Amino acid sequence: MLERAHLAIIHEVHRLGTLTAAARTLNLSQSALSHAIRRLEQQAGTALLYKHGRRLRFTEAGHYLCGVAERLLAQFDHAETILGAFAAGRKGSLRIGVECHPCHRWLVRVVSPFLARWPEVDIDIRREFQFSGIAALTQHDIDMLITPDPLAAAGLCFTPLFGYEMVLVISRSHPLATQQVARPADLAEETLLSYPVKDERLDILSLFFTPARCRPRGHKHVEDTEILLRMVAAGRGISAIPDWLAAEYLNELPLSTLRLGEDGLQKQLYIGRRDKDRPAPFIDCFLEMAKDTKPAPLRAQGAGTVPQKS
Amino acid sequence: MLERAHLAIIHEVHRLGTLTAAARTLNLSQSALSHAIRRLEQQAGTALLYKHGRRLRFTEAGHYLCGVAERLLAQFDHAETILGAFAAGRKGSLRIGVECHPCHRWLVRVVSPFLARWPEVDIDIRREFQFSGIAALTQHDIDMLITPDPLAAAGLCFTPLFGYEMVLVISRSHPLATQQVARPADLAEETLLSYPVKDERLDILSLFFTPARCRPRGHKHVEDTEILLRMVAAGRGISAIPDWLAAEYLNELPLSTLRLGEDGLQKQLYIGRRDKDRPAPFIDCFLEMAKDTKPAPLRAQGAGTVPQKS
DNA sequence: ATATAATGATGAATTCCTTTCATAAAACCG
DNA sequence: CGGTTTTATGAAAGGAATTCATCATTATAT
Repeated sequence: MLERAHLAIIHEVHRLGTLTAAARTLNLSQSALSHAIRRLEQQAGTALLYKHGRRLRFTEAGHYLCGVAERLLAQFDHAETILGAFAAGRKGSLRIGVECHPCHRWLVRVVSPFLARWPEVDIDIRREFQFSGIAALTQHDIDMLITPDPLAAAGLCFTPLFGYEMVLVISRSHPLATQQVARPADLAEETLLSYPVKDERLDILSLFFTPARCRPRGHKHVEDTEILLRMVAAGRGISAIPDWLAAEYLNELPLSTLRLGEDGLQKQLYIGRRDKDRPAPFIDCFLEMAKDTKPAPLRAQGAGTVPQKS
Repeated sequence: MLERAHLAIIHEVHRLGTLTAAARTLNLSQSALSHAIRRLEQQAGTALLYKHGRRLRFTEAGHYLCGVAERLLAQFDHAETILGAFAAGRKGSLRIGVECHPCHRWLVRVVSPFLARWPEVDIDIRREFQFSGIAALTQHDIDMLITPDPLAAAGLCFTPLFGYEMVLVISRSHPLATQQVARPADLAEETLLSYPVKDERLDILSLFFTPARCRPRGHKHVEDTEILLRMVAAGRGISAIPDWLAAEYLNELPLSTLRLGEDGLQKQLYIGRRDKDRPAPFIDCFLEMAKDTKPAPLRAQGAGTVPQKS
């Protein structure tokens, strides 16, 4: 029987390279590991490690098991953490995945009151996913996913949070700043500044430029919203952000916003979760609080403001 | 430490409802389960089950662990299945190095049926090597090497696949097209088109031109066989390719083939592997299938065809 | 080359954890 | 209220994992 202890051994040997080192970190003797691996190999009927010089190398089966170990050990660790939280009287933990870079400011407005309301619930926010946010959700790596792209998947359900519009932000001194609407051809010579995500996940590319069969001349990635918008204000490029996020900066920075195409680039933010999850009250509560927390409304800005949606 | 055994117990108790029943399916005594759960609860610091009447019910933490168990046990089972496939030799990966550019068409004829026969074996074909194919093989970067130059090396063994002849291909309108045999001096003014490999690995240079102390006037590299032969057909140069490869194109393109020297440039293709490799059945099978897959035979072409070997 | 250090493998002995056994306690059912 | 079913528990037994001591191999330094 493959046991957690086996996985731990395999994992440490892989990480440290030698039995001896792995034995140290596991508080076991080198001999114990050697015997344990030998036993496991006999049970599995296949070699996992073989000597190469005086070190060990993994066979294919060993490498496979190594991958298994990495995944399963993480899940064991997490399970023990949660169990510890139960023991400490906390109700649990909520791991929230966010697939929407600029949502951070909105999210903190939900999280703060939630933490006050549920002092015994821990919150962890994750932005990076091995594969995708949806996969992370189905695999129990996260408990909730906030995303504008609610890909239907078995066992998941998505609840709409609020609609918003992606708007173009340009420097107020940009020639286009007097216009209300931007068209792809107008921007062919511009440099696009975006968050560092794959092109296909950038709505301004997939829904605005690509259908018009053109692209901006340049494309640079910027991690931080504040810096991104300062670069836009300085005329170093253009960007597309949610209207409510633009609204927060229109007073501070010399920016203008334009609609993307006649109808604007309308989006909707969703929150997804596994539908057969044990109904933890704080999860429902978080959902309610999220639904009730609309982003800061747009304020009228005079010329160059975001066209209000109905 | 939360172990797989704990998860199995939790899972069975949840499934069957009673300790006694779970103990039966797990081939343990009821007492063992009771003790095990007690220990786990002590370590976790929280109750997992509580008595309700004379049955057991799960606490919140217990329910959580139940979910964990369901997911992790499935993953353990799957891992053991895969490990079993490794043990039975059904599962693995075969990294094949190819040191023979035009072999690609032949190789796909071997690989396709192999993949059908061994659905759990992954195949990777590599053409570029840091140092050499032989080195890649000894260093475990690849598992098999297909090469016309079986350099003897410790720990490697080579099996002959099939013999072939390197023939000169020229445009059918070339002055030499009426001849049967080409000599180095005849080609001194030509431009040689070859795959982009080092000169010393080009047989037409090392075995045909160099011994005669002459060289073609020009030498250009072309990656793709089809393009290379179209350039030859257009009179842009000459090239040397295996007879069986030439045969495939003689109908399509206005090409003629000539023997390289009186005896022709005879070659042999080999497949090499590490001789002390753990004997995976699919490796032997690949070898057999490779041996049984001869290249497409030459068809008679009238004047200008390849001289048939005995 | 030779010595030395580092590393893994192995068999026997031991330790520690798990399991069983025997029994008690509690709960349901007629 | 017995009879039955189920879990809990302490002590004893059993067995699997660990250690110890040692050897074999390989890399590194002298």
